[in-house]
Amino acid sequence: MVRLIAMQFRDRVYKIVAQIPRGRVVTYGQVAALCGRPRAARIVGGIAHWGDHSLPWQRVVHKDGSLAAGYPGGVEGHKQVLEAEGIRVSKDYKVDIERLKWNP
DNA sequence: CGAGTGACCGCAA
DNA sequence: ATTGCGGCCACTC
Repeated sequence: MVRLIAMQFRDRVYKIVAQIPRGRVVTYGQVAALCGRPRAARIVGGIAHWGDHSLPWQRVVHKDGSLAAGYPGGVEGHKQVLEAEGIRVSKDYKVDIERLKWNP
């Protein structure tokens, strides 16, 4: 069997983010917690920046529902992508995280 | 191999 | 409600 402990933290993050259903969002802390490191939320952001951009990072937002400032195009570009996913974004660049939060 | 760093989070004034 | 600061952990150079 495959030992997940052999996977780098980054690999787990990829797997989690890649499985986020369309129309749902998760927080960086959520992804970090799913990877076994509840306090590694910063790393998740780092992976998003240095890692594979092909993954749906647009579905990953802050815990308060605010969008990622470092997303390509800024919060504006992020907002556009989320709306394309069917997620309603407020004019203040925030999503109803409490309602759209994905729980595996 | 060492130090710096970040698409964060929580708490205090 | 907003603003500022520290802590945390893996990744990059």
